[in-house]
Amino acid sequence: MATLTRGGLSKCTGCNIETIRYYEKIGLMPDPPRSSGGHRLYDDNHLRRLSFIRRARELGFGVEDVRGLLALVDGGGYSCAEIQTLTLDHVGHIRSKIADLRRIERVLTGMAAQCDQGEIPDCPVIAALFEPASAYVERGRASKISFAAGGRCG
Amino acid sequence: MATLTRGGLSKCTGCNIETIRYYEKIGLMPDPPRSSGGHRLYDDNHLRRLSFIRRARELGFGVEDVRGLLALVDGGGYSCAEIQTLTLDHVGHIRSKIADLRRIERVLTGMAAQCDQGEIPDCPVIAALFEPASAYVERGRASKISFAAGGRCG
DNA sequence: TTACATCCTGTAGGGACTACAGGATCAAGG
DNA sequence: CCTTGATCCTGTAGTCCCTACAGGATGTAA
Repeated sequence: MATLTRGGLSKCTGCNIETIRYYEKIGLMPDPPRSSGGHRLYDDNHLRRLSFIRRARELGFGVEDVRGLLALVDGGGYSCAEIQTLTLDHVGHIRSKIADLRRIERVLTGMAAQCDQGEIPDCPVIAALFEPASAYVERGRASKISFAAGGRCG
Repeated sequence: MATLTRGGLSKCTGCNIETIRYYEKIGLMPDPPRSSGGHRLYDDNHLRRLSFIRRARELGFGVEDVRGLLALVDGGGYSCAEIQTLTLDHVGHIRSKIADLRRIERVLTGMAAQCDQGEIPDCPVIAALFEPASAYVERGRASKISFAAGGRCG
């Protein structure tokens, strides 16, 4: 039942001290009791809750996702299946983000491989950046990294 | 030498129409000539430049990176080696982002795998979110997804 | 009591856009 | 020439998730 100041809670969780106030403002953390002088006083429950929030955020859940998870936890009436669904949903998002980044990585390494490291200002990377994306992105998979039309317009 | 309105340029490049104005404001795009009534008139050079910007952004270069690339292109005095370095630097950032996401993916799928899909409100995912990160992240590799202290504090 | 650290509040900034309000201009049709 | 509807203009505010600051009030140890 140790009480913590905001700074103490910050040190315990690794959460930036200002961020704690922010979480309070947006309703992820409750208004804690105060000292006679108005300083916030946190206990173990606050500590656990903030740790939960940080951990979820670190795992890439958005603030609204976290709010949803907390509501389930607070309500107590969640089912395991429900949470598994949310989790796997989130994994799906992460996987597609990874796929995007790998595509980008391939394109960039492909570009860089064509460099001759010379002093001439005729750089294949720059040339490629002026080209429409379709030349570098595999066909059939229009993703975020391709242009809308792919060339002609007007 | 076709002239384009802002909307036309937007359609050509797939760039949001408001974003064009934003790029002008932050100096990535030049102030174009105007019609007698004040409407922006773009030509092929603007089109190429905006395509360059979009392509670089889609490949994950930040706005300031793009500004740097454009400065090199505008100056004309860039060397291929210089640009290759920037590119490979950027690839490095992307690779570490991918590594982070894969770590997160592993943690989440590990969590979800322990679900029994039951109706009981005793969910291993929730339990794991209350735990310190160290239990789920491989040892020795303190990354962004581990807590500062890892437990004890105060 | 006097430092000094920590805390309080409100507000502004950042990155990279996106969206809106309220009005002006443009091109086509009648 | 006039109207209609699409597009354009400007400035400003909102998004997401914090982070940082100013100016002042508490808390605590010596």
